Order: sequence, then structure tokens, then C-alpha cells
Amino acid sequence: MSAPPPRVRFAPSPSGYLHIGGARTALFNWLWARKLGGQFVLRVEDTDQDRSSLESVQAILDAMRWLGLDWDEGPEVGGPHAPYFQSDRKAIYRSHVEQLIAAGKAYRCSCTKEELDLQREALKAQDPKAQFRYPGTCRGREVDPSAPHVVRFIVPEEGSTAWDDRVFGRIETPNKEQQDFVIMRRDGLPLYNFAAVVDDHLMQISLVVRGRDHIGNTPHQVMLYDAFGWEPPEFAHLPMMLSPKGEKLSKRHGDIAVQDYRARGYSPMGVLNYLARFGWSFGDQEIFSREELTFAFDFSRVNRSDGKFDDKKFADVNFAQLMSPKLTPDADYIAQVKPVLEAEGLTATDAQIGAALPLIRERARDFKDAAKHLDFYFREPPIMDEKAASKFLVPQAAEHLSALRALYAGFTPWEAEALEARLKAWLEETGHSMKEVAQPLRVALTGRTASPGLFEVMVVLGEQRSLARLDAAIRRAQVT
RNA sequence: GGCCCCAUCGUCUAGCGGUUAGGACACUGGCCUCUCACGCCGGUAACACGAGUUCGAAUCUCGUUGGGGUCACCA
Repeated sequence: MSAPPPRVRFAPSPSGYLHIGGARTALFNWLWARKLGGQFVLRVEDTDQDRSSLESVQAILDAMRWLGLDWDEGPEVGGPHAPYFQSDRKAIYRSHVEQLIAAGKAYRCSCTKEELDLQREALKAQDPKAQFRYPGTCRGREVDPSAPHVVRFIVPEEGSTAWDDRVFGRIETPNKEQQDFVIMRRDGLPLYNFAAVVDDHLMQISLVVRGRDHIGNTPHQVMLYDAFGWEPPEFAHLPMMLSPKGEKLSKRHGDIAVQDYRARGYSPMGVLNYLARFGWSFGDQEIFSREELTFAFDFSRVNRSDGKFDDKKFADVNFAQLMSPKLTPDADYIAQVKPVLEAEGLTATDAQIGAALPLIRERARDFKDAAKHLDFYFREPPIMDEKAASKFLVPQAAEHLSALRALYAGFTPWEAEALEARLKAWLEETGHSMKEVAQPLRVALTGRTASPGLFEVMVVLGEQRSLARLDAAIRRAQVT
């Protein structure tokens, strides 16, 4: 008898862009749902109105879509447990708070933040090492429901709270470490721990997958499930992604938004592949297709130790994705590089890009880079590297290039092997070496000193443009 | 500081009592070669430390050290 398909969720708070660490959490959730045929729910945790914005919601949804992490229920797609914005679920939270109060598991508290701050400072003055916890002043006291107040949950004095984490195993913390935490604010909005529990239960989430920074919240949430008489979901906490220096990853460490990598010209699978292998492994395999990832992923192979972000490795994984026609089919490659080309003022048909693609796949590390490698195929005349020109397009080269020009005019078939054979024969006849002519020819054809093989380039360029570029180079070489 | 978690090359990791401790990135020597790139061959480089358990520990236990997370009317 197999377990029912999981219901998992990703619950971002829309206070910025989709963070790379958040994307990994989303990915692990998504993989699990897709692997087992479950549902992936997207829920927007926007109960903090000051920090949430609509633009941010949009940015996150865009990033999710770009990564191909589609959700079965959530914003813009709806679902049986709508609404999926917590700001639209206030009435639900309110009634559940009332339920806990009525059951004697929570109480209204009229202590103000200022009062508590004062108490906190007083305690600190008395004993700098002491831990301040809410003393339960309002516990059992009658507080006028119409007067300003928060609602606090009653934490059991004794015992401990535990769960069996899918990744970390059993985690247990003594209840005396906790205080009567606030579940509803003065303004009537719920707090994270409370809203998450109510929603996860109502949305029938069976497994909560999130960052390890939530481990401290989990006991609160488990207590809440108990208080409601609900069965808690399973939990799987993920090790943290830290900065290269081992600090918590933040904007200070450069690019950390999914958007940043999109702008850099990374492919979605490049990003996903790197994230997947961060904290998870599958033998020695480094590069995965989306399907392979979905097949191979399992929480039993998720690590417990935090990791440091490595840009170089990330770039290499992205490169490996782009290099493989199997992982990045021509059509995908073309669709993604085309806009970058256009931004550079270059226009090319899919077929034209496709013809040059085999020559750049093993050279371009990202789509930005690809556009650079593609530039001379589509720019007429090509941009001439002046240093290269003055070094290689000299009178001596003009002679060689003129000879080659004559050799290739009207030559058939215009194919790499034939073109190369013709040149080799000429070298044989004249006693020149490939090294003498290669670089002048390359500079003539491409405007630069580094390029794919000469004959492959000539084929992509075609006879007319190849000869025209030779002519221009010969003129240039003569006047030098 | 309390609580919780973690600990294999610089980095991501394999390893789940017996291995010359493997792979990948990065770095590096060479090969290939018309340049660049890809590719191939090779090199430097790790079990944090200390006690146990065991015939035998990177693998199990405890301690030490180190690192991280969390302690809100944020999520």
C-alpha cells in the first residue's frame, strides 16, 4: 500500500524578488509533487502589509514561471482551497483565533509593546544574561474584546515538543524555552506561525518543505496543531544556502535573485540544476534534465549540513546545460538567445542562428556570451578588432588572402571538408604552412583572433559573404 | 547568552565498520590543434580535535573546538 500523493506548498512572502534560496525550496517542493503525482500549491504570505507589494508578487510569479515551476493551485490559477493570498483570508484566521480562545488555549493580552520593552530592559539591567519571556501577565485576566489587544497562545509549562523531520530526524525542544507567543496582532492580522498552520491544515498540506531557518518555528506550529486537535503534516527542513563567506545570503553578496541570473543569460535549467545539487546529490551525477531530476529526487538524499554558494560551479553547470543539444534543444537555445541578439541590434532568422549553433555551443557559457560569439555571423561588416587587424592584415597576408580569394571564388562544393582540402592542397603546392595563413584568414572572416574552425565559419557565412570579407581584408592589408 | 542543528579536498559532494577516501567546480602540468573552445591524460588538495566501542573506524557513542540557525505585535 503506497502513501497517497503528497500535497506540498511554497509560501513566499512578497517583499522582494524570488531569492535563489527560495527558488531551491520551491524546486524541492515541486520535484516531490511531480515525482509522486501530488499537488504543488503556491500561497502568498502577505499578512505583513507594510512589507508586501503587488509588484513583488508579480516578480515572484514571473520567476517561478521562467523556471518552469508550475503550480497546481494558487494565484492566477485558483483551486479548491482559494483564496491563496493570506490577506484575503482574514476572516478564516479570526474565527480560528476565536476557537482557540473559547477552548481556553489562547487569551487576549492588552500589554503594549512599550510595556514589554520596558520589562525587557529592566530584566537586562538586572541580569544581562537572562532570557526575557512574556510573563503571562494577561493569562487568566479578563480583557475587553473591544479594547486594543493581541492574542497569545498558551504554551504548556511542562514537557517538550517534537517532530520527526524528513531530513534531520527527530528534533525535540523543551516547552519551557517558549513563551506565550502572539498569534494575532493588535490590528487583527494573524502572525506567520498561526496563519501558516491554519492554511496548511485547511489546504491539506501533507508535507511542509522549507529552509532550516524555520526549525525554530516548527515547535510553535506543532503546538498549534495539537491545540486545534489537528494532525500535523510532515516536515522536511532544508540546509541553508550561505554566502561564499559562510554568512546568511543577502543582497550584499551580489546576485541572489533568480531575476539576476536570467538577466545574466543563464538558462532556467542551468539555475535549477545548480540548485538541485545544492544539499542534494545522486551519486556522482552532476548534470540533470528536468525529467531526470524529477525521477531521482528524494528527501533521503538531502544533506543536513549547510553549504556555501559557488558562482564558478554555478556558471559551469549552466554551461553544461547549454552545451548539450539534448538538455537544451536548438529551438530552446534559439528562442532564448534571440532576444539577446536583438538587444545588440542584430537580426537573424531561427535558421541562421541554428546554422551557427553547433559552432558556439561548446564556447558560450551563457546566452549573453552566446550573443557575443554569434555577433560576427550576423553583423555586416563584422566588428574589426584593430589590434588583430594591424598584427595579421599586413602586406604579406594580403598576398596569401588574394591567392585564397582566387582559390575559393566559384568553388564547389562549399563544404567544410572540401574547403579545407583545397587549402591544404594549395599549401602543399606553395610550401606555405597553415600557421602562416590561418590567423590572417580568421581575422579577415571574423574580425577577431579567436573563432570556431575556419572552414565551418566559411560554410555558415556562405560563399558570397566569405569572399566579400576576404576582399575587404585584402584592401585593408594592402594599405597597411 | 539560552535552545536547536551541522562538521570529508578552497567549494558542491560520494561514502552508510574493512576503499590506494571516489566524482565535479576551481587551480595547475601535458596532449589534441588553424586560433579559441570542447575533449583527453596527469597533478596539488579533505575525513576539525580528543576519548571510547570494535579484531578493525571518515562511518557508531561521548566530549572539545569550530560554524550556522533561531530567540518579534517579520516571514
